[in-house]
Amino acid sequence: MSLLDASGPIEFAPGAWLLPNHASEQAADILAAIRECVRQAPLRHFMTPGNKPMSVLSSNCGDFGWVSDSKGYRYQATDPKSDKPWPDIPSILLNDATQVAEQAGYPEFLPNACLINVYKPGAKMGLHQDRDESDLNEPVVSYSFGLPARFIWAGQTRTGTKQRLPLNHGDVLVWGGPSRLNYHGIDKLVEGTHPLTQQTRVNLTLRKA
DNA sequence: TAGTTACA
DNA sequence: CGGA
Repeated sequence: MSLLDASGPIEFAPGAWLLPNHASEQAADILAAIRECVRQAPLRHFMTPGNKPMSVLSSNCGDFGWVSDSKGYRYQATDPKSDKPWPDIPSILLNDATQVAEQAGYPEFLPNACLINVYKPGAKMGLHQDRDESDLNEPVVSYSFGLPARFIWAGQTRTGTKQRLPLNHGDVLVWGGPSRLNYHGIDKLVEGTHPLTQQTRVNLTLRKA
């Protein structure tokens, strides 16, 4: 982190933290490792249970991957496209996520699932809960790389007051505890170009499945 | 409802 | 809301 990016962690809701620019130094290495994951398990548009395509492109690494199709949301150990195991979570990412979780008050976080979501301009993510994990005491750690986005943070229902947080390259979010089931999403991605990712936002979300 | 659209 |  350079002296110009000195803002520290921000607790924007109970147990929910934004770590601005936390991962910018490791970004190139993490993205290189994720590029290799995506070579082995290609990006695809998941279908929602209502059989509508998501606008983001997705893949996974880890012992389990989050998938969605007409049968619903779930974690599974193999890529439905290939029936092969997902690639390993890159160790640089796994180690950092554990450290980040500890900083936010969630010690001994050992994620076994990393969802890779790639946003092109126009892609978005509607308000949803992360609730397909078996142990909701474990937090969610989410990395943003490349193009900026606006994160929408709601309460335990979709309605009501929402916060909007800017997410820039290298920012990391952690939420758990009382905030673990809060609805959240991403506004439609605005056009732009980033030196490391071109016209792309890369989001990596680590969880214990 | 991790989806889209209509309309005030 | 409504298609699957």
